[in-house]
Amino acid sequence: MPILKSNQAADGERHSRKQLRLHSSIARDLGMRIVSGGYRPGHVLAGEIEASGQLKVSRSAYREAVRMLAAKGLVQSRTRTGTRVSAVEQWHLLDPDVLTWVFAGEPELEVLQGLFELRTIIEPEAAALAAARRSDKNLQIMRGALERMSQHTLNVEAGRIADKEFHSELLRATRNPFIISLTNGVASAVHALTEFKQRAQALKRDPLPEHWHVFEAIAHQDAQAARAAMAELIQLAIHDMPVKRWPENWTDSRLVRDSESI
Amino acid sequence: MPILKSNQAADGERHSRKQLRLHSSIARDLGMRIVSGGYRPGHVLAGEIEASGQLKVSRSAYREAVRMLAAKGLVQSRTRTGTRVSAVEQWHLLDPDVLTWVFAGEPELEVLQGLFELRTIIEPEAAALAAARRSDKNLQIMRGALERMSQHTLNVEAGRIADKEFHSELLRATRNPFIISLTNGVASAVHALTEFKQRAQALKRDPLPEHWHVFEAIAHQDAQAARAAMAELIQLAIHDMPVKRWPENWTDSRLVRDSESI
DNA sequence: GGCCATTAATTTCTCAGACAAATGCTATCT
DNA sequence: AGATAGCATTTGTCTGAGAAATTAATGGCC
Repeated sequence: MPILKSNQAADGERHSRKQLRLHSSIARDLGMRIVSGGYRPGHVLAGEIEASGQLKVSRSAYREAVRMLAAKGLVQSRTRTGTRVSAVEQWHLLDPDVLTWVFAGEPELEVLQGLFELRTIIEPEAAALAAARRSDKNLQIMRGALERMSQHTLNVEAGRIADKEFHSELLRATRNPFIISLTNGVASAVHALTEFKQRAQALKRDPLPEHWHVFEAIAHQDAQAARAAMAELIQLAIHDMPVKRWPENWTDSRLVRDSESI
Repeated sequence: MPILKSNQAADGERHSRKQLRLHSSIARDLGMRIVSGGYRPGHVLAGEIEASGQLKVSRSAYREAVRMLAAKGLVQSRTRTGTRVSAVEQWHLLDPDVLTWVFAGEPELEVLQGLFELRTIIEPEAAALAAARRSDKNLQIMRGALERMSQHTLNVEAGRIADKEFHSELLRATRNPFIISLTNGVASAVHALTEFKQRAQALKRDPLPEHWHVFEAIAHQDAQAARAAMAELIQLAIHDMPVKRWPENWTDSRLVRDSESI
């Protein structure tokens, strides 16, 4: 039996798009399997020997993958017990990779709602902070992103990247490290989401005017206007999602927000 | 020369409190060194051979530690270039471990401000959502936590844990997976912070009344009252921090919030 | 002299196999 | 029946050797 290690030929489907390292691609595969419900919380993964054997990789590569997933709160390893999938509450859902994996497939309605709810809470306030603290450089980058966005439109990858850049730079302008840290994660999610939206149906409406409203308010350092414009932008994004009916308690949360402008 | 691997005796200070695995304690040490500014962004770590040699651990243990840090966005590894500390914007600051490491030392004023700003944005809205969606079980757990909190007070570890449980259960009651995911991280940070506060000076004031106000509002499903009570609670927490002077733009952010109640 | 291809060197990456440590389980003894 | 000691299983750690990737250097060619 020859010891030929024809990795390239043997695995048919691994690391589909980017040239990830072996451990990263294993982590990605396992991670997606977990967040998509393939491996439920509480499920015990196959032992290191068996699992690495099935994947035809070394134990070390597999172990490094598991260690990455553990660092993201998806699994937990113990001697003798094995490696088991953690409860959902333990998952680091705001981790950029996890978020990407969650929105790589068809995201569930509840999850979709949860993300928009978070954005509804954070991004208007972030826009207000950005209006108060933005530098001219922030403004310049945001303008450039919007201009490229209007050139390409959201139907093209380049346009979606420009959209992502706009939101990233906006959050960066808040000068709050924690809010900035949300950037990467939420940005990837929104990016994947826009792709999903586009996949389901061509965009109904051009979201550019609202983006410019936000930009103008931040340019004029008008915090209140920036908050209102961003809230409007997100509401429209929610409305444009190809979703038939939002859950019943969704309207509650909007009611909650509306009541604050009394 | 005997090959005795007297790990226990050799390393004087590693895994100080909990019995972490070797790779986890290495990750913790390196991670704390990074977030505390010992290794600046852009700094290239020593090669695997040298680094593992200095720490007197195997390459695999060291590699697994680095892989964990990479999963948290703190470092990035490339062949030939080596492993280098990522830019701060890449750090997953909301990762529970990272947050713990950040607040393990004396946190910088800006970071402190950033965390409170995030809490000011999220937790009042979370309280409002919790008021709308809480179950009786949520309520029961929160009441229990508050009762234990009043028994022990925040000067004792048990009291701080109860405080953490209260906030965790509150966020859990929002039924929003992403907000819940923030729980673990922010909770650890607040926990470490309360310790820090307590270390610097005995608590000025008993924060229990505000906690009960929040609880009552949520119990009565009064979203608006819950939001207001939680905002008040956080403002008082900020005020009780042993900080001489908050940065100049901090008042701006409060001004921003005040303007919304017009 | 400048540009391009080729080679070399360095660092992480992957593999293999062995032993150590931790811990749940079981059988045995009281 | 309960405690205790041994056993088995799983992850954890160590060692050493190549493989792959990527930057730097080198030399040939125009």
